[in-house]
Amino acid sequence: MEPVPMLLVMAYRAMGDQFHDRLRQIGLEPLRPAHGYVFRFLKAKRATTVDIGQHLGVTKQAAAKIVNELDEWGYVLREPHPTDKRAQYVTLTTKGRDYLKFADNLWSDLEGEMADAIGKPTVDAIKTGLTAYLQHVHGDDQPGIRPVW
Amino acid sequence: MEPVPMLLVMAYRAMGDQFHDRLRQIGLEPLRPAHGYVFRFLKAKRATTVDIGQHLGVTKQAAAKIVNELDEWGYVLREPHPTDKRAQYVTLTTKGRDYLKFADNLWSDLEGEMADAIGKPTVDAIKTGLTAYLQHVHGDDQPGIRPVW
DNA sequence: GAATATGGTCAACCTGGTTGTCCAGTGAGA
DNA sequence: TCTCACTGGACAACCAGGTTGACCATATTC
Repeated sequence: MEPVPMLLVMAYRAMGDQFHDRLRQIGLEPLRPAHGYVFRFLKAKRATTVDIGQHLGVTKQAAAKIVNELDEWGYVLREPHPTDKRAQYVTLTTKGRDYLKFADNLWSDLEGEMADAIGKPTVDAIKTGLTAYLQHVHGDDQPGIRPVW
Repeated sequence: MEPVPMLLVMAYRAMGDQFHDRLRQIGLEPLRPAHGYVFRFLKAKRATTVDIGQHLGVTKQAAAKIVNELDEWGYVLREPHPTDKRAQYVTLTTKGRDYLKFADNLWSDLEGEMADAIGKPTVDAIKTGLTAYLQHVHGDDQPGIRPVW
């Protein structure tokens, strides 16, 4: 049998491909995983571009490019920081929140199909198992989310 | 809880980071995951650069660059194809096979540590579950191994 | 034997990141 | 309160790992 990380990345890729295919069918901008992670992050907390870069595991300059794209496409906007005149909060627009809602539904559909294929208990075991492993390795600080190739 | 693909990619990254750290400690060339996949592929079957590109999910030109690196570093060599004068088989050198052996040991160490952390039955469930899922999605043709970001 | 397809290579280019630099604003300590 | 180290954001140059396109020599198909 394949080594574990190989299985992980192949399954990630398989799910991601299906997700992307269905997104494309409804004709959205060419959003990449990184964009999705930004949405998810912004929903959870107020954040600046620097925060986003840290979360994605890239430099603030790279994060700025991504934020610019999302801005052009109307998914986020920047508003002044209430106390720090240098900083700007990046916030989701309605379009951004709608996307996120749609994506969440899609993910849970795909997870449902996975459960149909291999059984819900197995899916649950995978989720709790990997969560526990990440907790074991990273403790409470955030694990890397950017795959390396 | 995080969506499944997020867990998959975080766990992939976590294991990969540990693998890479330990590799670096013993001072090997900057081998990336793609190189490892090539070794694994070459062990399984005789292959040309074109075959490798197909396996990795990249163009033959990109595959050629990778093969060139591995050649310079002494992990592979090219030998003439017995019947097709255009083609060359890429084959592992002793150094390549040694690396692969070392890497396999390291992976199984890491998998053992994972089992210590979350229990061997859980690890087994993850492996068989993901394998079954991939079988479900891809049937018998090879799933993509290159993560998208 | 001619037309088409394929392995390998060279070259130009694209994209998503990096490093380096700078400025304006922040905030802690003397 | 002044000074000085630090930080958010932007601009520019560069890099790495891919892509597309073209080409040649050999294979294959008819």
